[in-house]
Amino acid sequence: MQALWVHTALMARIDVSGIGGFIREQRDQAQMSVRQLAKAAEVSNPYLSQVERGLRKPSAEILSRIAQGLRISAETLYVRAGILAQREGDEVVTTSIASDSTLTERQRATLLQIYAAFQSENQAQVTPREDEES
Amino acid sequence: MQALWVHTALMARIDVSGIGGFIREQRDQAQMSVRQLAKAAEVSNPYLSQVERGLRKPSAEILSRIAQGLRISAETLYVRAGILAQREGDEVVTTSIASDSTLTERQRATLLQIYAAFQSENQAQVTPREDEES
DNA sequence: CCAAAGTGCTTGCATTTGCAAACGCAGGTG
DNA sequence: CACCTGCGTTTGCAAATGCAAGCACTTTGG
Repeated sequence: MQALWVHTALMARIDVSGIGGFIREQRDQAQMSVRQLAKAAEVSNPYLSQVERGLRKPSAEILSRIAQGLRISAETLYVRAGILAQREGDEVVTTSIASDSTLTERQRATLLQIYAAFQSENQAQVTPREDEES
Repeated sequence: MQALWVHTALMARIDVSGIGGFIREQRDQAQMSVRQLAKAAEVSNPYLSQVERGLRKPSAEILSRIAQGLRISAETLYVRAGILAQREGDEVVTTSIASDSTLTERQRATLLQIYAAFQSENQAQVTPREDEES
């Protein structure tokens, strides 16, 4: 059985097996053993093993530790776990700019304006693919 | 029992009482009772009460449900909980721009350039206005 | 040939989460 | 007065997290 979404009235449910597979994937890719990652993440190796196979539903703290051990952002892992919603790319940019306290109000507005301009500019072209033009 | 911030070699530790106070703050501001928020978040009201007073350390799932009930972003709550590291404002902006696939390479560079210009512009004036609740 | 060290996994167990069922207290309403 | 409805909280208790200890297997190598 695959990554089952329990899907009650609520939409925030942790995708247990999905996150496990993703972690194992990342660990394999990094050529680490279970024990190695466990040590780096400061989690016990049996527990990490169980998490990877979807037998356990790790807490937020454990998840962030594993993320650190894997050197990936906790947000990435949380999105995979279904804990954080996957935000659209533009949403990330606009909210991050909007909440950047190091900018003045004018600067924020300017940046957002430019960004919006770029967005609509690209909207005009059909954008058949997200190709990397040189 | 207090707001202990364990701070081992790892930096990711959950600030129990801090998150509780923040939740209660948000709930009061929204003029909701414990039971109302509990129902909206699909969490039991006694448990929510305990979380707010820092007696319990809610899991990631519960936290995201509460965030939904409060209509605030889960990320905000997670940052408050110390689960997600508070990224520096500029870091968020630059990385989000850099990874925005809806932009062309030129547009990305332009935005980052403008942003950097703003940053150094503000660097001149000293403004360490870091207001924390005191 | 068999110790030593590596891999991942299973098994018990202390600790914790999270909830249902209460409790004590206010404020209306009949 | 009793009766209800809502508030936040306390109290057990089932269920889950997360770990230490140990298992079975493979590889190294003296």
